Amino acid sequence: MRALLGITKALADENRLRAIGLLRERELCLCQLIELLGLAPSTVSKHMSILHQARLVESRKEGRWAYFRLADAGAPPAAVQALALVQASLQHDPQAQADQQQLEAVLQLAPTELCQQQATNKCPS
Amino acid sequence: MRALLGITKALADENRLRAIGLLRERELCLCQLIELLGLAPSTVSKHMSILHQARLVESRKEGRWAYFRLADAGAPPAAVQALALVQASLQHDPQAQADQQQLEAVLQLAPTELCQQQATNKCPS
DNA sequence: TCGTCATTTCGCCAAAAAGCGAATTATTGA
DNA sequence: TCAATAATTCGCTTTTTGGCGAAATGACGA
Repeated sequence: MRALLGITKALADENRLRAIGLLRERELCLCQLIELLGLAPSTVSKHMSILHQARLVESRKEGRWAYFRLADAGAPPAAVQALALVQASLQHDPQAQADQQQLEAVLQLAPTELCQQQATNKCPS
Repeated sequence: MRALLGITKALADENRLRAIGLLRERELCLCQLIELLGLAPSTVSKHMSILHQARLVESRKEGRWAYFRLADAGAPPAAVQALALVQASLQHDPQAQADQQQLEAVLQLAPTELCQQQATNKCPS
C-alpha cells in the first residue's frame, strides 16, 4: 500500500504530470524542467524528488547538472504501469502538446546556455 | 489532463484505495463501507463521491441505500487502467488482506441489520 | 401524514502539500 | 585556492485536502 500510495500521490499534481510528459522521449536537465514548467528551482527540485522516491523517475548527476529520465522496465511493475497510463492519457492532451512544442524550442539551446540565460534573467540590468 | 488528474487525485488517499480494494468482487452499501473503513458517514460519502466523479466507481440507489461498485469496461480507458493497476498492487497488500477478512465478517449481516447496529452503537443506553 | 432512518451537503478545523526565497552543498574553472 | 554556479535543503506562508458533527434531503413505514 505504501508504495502504491507513493505512486498515486506523486501523480496527483498537474506539474508533476507535465514533467512526466516532457520526459517522454528524452532525459532532461533540471534547469530545462525549470524553464518548461515555469516554477522556482527549489519547487521543481522537490517535484522531481517526489517522482524519484516513487520510482517513477531515475536521476543521474553529471558535474553540476542533474538529469532526469523516466523509469525503465527494471522499475517496480506498479511504477511501469502507472507511467504507461499517464503517457497514454497525455497522448492527446492540449497542455501536454503545448509543453512538447515549448520543449522543442528549449532543446535548441544547450543546457549550459539555458542556465546562463536564466541567471541573466534574474538581474535584467 | 483534467480527467487524468481527477483519477490520480482520487487514488492519492489511503482510505479511497482501501475502498477500491473492498469493492473488488462485489458492490457494497455505504453503511458497509462506513463500518469497514471506520470513518464518519459524511467522510465516507465524500470519498465515494470523489471516486465516482473520477469515474472509478459507479453508484446506484435502492430505496434509502446507496450501493457502490467498481467501474466496468464501459468506463473511460484511463479509469479502467487505473483500477487494474490498483487491484494488482493490492493483491498482496497486508492492509487489503485485513480489509478482505473484515469484509467477510461484515457480509454475514444484511445491510439493514448493520445500519441498525450502527445506530444503536451511537446511543449505548 | 408524519416520524424514522440512510445518505448527502454544509461549515468548520486540522493536517498535508505546493510554492517561494534564503541558505547550504558540491562542482567547476579561473 | 577561491569565485561562480547548478542543485538541494530549510524555513516559512498559502492553498488544498481530509475529517467530523450538524443540518438538510429523500424514501420508507406506521
